[in-house]
Amino acid sequence: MGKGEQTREAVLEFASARACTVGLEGLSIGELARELGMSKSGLFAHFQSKAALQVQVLGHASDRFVEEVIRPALRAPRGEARVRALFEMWVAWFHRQQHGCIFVAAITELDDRPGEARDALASQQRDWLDVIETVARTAVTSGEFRADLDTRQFALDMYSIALMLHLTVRLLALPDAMPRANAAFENLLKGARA
Amino acid sequence: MGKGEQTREAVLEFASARACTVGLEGLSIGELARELGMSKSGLFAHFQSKAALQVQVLGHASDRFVEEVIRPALRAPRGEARVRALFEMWVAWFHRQQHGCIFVAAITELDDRPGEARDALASQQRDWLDVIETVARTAVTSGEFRADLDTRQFALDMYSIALMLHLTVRLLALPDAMPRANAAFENLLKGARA
DNA sequence: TGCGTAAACGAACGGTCGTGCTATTCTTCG
DNA sequence: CGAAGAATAGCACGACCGTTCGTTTACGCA
Repeated sequence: MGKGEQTREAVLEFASARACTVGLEGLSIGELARELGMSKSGLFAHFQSKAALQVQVLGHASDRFVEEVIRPALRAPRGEARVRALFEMWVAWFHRQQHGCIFVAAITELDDRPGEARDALASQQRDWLDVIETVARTAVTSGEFRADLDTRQFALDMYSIALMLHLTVRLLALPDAMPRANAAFENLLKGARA
Repeated sequence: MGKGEQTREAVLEFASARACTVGLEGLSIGELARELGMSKSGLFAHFQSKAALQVQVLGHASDRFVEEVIRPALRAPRGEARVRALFEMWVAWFHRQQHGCIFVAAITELDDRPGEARDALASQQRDWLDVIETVARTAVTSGEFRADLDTRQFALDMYSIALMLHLTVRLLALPDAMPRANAAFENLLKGARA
């Protein structure tokens, strides 16, 4: 990895963390440069526009997400165990983020702003729902989940829990946020079992 | 209502709609003034800072929400009917908003930005959850819901459905978003019944 | 070691931002 | 109708925005 690629990665790493707080639109090239100890123009040269930076931030975060959530979860045995791993890996990822999940933050920021960034996010979110659904299906074929389970609905329900966890932990700071999320998840599993 | 109060209301009305797209931070006094056909300083004089404007936008939206969602729902008969009315009124409110629900949008924007706006939002969200919980309790005392129902969990689960609806409709534009939300809600009710 | 290129820099651009002032216009009420 | 006061306009400010340009530094390879 050349020098350029290296700093580009560092910028994306920092920017994706920063975006959790200030949003993708709230990212400022000048501030990023200041925080990273480089010049505005030097940083800007790696991307050709702020819009491109935003798209690449989402792409970078997406790669991370696959690496840290999806891939580890897929190593769990097929069936309910893998569904559970997916949920737990997401929760672990969520708690590892100092300032919340960038995707959850971006959902409401971009849902009304057409553009490449929005398209990238929507695609990522569709993929995520597909992964949940596919993993749920392994539990159906393994016989642990009902044969007539609506796996699409299951994926949406499971993701709902993650969204609620985000709200209860980050904005409301409810002390029982995590137990509540776990209870909802266990209830979801109960309803899905054969 | 004097002239001042009148234009202040008009500004808040427009700004709260605009905030759904660009966020509370994305609101610009200059742009608001331009769109409303008045001068920047004239508009600014009604609020004494942008932060105050943001807080008042949330307050304005909060009043609207009480008027258009909570109050009508409370007119439904106690019990499951009222729970259902609450959900339906929220869905109707959501669909009436051209650019999404400002509260859902603000959740992820403000959850990492301490300040009066964040406090106001958190308070509004706590109230909303309390309303759901209280209404669910009327269904418990009426005997329609299980006596041992965890109404707090019910409130969180019900709100989760709203959050998911926001995602599926606004970002993903899933054609079956509404049926999915309804299915989740009916399932929630089924699990709550005596 | 030296050369070619990639990477970072510094300065500047036109704009827009939020926020003060002061002056002017409009409302309201005696 | 006319005066007091509220509401709005006009203008200026310093700061920061994304972006461009020409220059300088640093790296990678012959």
